[in-house]
Amino acid sequence: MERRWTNQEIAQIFENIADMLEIQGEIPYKVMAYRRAAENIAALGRDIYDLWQEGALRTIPGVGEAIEEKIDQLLRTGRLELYERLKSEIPQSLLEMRQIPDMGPKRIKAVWEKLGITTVEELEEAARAGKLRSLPGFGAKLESKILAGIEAVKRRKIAGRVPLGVAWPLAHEILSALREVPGVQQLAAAGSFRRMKDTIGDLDFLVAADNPDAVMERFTTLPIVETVLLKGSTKSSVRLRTGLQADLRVIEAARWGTALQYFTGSQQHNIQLREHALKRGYSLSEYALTQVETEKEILCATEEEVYTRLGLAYIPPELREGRGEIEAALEGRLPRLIEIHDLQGDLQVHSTWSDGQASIREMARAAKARGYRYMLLTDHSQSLGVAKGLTPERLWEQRREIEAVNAELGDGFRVLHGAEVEIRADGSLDYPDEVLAALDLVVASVHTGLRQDRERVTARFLAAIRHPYVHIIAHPTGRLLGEREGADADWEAILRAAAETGTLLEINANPARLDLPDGLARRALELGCKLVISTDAHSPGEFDLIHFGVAVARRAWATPEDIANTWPLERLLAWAKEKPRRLGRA
DNA sequence: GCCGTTTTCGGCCCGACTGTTTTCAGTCG
Repeated sequence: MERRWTNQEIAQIFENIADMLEIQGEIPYKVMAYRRAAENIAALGRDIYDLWQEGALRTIPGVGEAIEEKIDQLLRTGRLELYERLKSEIPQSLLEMRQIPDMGPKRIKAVWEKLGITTVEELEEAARAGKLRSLPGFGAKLESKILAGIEAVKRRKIAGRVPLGVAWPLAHEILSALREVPGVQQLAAAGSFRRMKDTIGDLDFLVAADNPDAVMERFTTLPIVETVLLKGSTKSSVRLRTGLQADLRVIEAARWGTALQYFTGSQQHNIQLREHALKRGYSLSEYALTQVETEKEILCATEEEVYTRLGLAYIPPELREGRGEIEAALEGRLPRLIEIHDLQGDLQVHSTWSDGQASIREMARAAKARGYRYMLLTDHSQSLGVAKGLTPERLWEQRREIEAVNAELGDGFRVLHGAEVEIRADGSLDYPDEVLAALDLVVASVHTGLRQDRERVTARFLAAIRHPYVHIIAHPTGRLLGEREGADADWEAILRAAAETGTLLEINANPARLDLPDGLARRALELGCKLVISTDAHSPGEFDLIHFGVAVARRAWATPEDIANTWPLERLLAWAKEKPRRLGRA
């Protein structure tokens, strides 16, 4: 084996192959096939090497005989002939042009073949010199749009995907502004935002109104809008000052259901749903369900009606990723997804004893006010100096304060004494066993050395998981969205060990983390793991972040039973006490 | 290139907007 590829790298290779085939004018369906395979490999909850060794590559949707052979070749030899050939035929600098709005494969091919342009710089030069307009289909207006697009890319005014937590306040600002427009009947943010994907490519808004023009006018003149990309009577697009693109569609209220369904996506889900509709004799668009034979339109005012008419159970937005949800809805085996009110407590909470901003009392009152029955206090252990980690002596002092707060808050709510304990570089823990044994629940996490090699990182996690007094592994991959990749580790082995030992894996709800990622969380559930959803709150306001974590769990198809902090306190503590015995068996 | 309660071959979701065009191609989602 030449080297080890990540799923992301392999997905990128197939994405590049799709781009290059497209520039060569290959048939769109073949290009689409490579894109679909790339997308599914990127979203896979499993290491592609494991599937390869099991001979199970074909279980990835969109991977058939030909693409399986190519993955095999790449993993076996470290090279892919098709990829090497395409790279020798097509200048790689052409692929960078895809970032420029309005520059698709046909236009890239045209400037390359007819003008010999291979780089963005040459394209800019030609546009300035007015040479592009000589090409068929190009004109002066397009030329200046391309120039503006190059400028925007250069000044990094075009954002890539942004974390959900960054998109959140922007979306709500726009929703509030549109809500004020007279005549607006219904209003929603759709797209990947509504599906609560961890990162958002653009914002999609849908409005039902009788006066589209007034809505469009308001949308395109919002103060946070930088450029109006297009403006029509039913559809407008703008680029926000942050670089994020936002689209708005206006429709009549009677068609709200089909429209909201369509604009929520995902594209894969929509394609599959439309194929399913055709099998049942309907053509589905954002405007209506149309009976193919009679061409009779059936308007759906709600999404529920769309799914019902197609013989399906209602599919919640978080599941609409084209990953088996339509079959499950057809067979009536969609999970009863966890909801925020199922939760009985928060299992990672900090106070001023370490790096939190509020006292134990303030945090506990806020947790109780939310309707929780318990809260696990998890200040940092001693070695995490930057976070004022506690020595065992300080930990025992802290216990007295916890007891006082518990006495004060009375029955029906309990602060549990825990800690967020460092998993050190050698896999050992930052408190001796007798300290850990005296805590109600122990949360363990890695904050340093995430870049260690795969074997060492994996061994650290396995050591913590097999420790008799570790109950929860916090923010397992350590990723920070848009800033830092998660640790490279053998997740399949880690998830299996967690399942065997009953060690709970955290979904950290902080929108900068969302860790476990949804793909890994879903795999964890398939392997029989139990999870928890925690905010990692450092102030009372941060308890509100819990809904982001619930969304990740829903995207992982989690039911309340799968999430240990929906359980009554007695059951949770009993589960933890069982661990040494489970280790004996494992 | 993928895929199968009409198929192992012949299909493959559906539409808006713009610019360059006199009916449509390209891009985007």
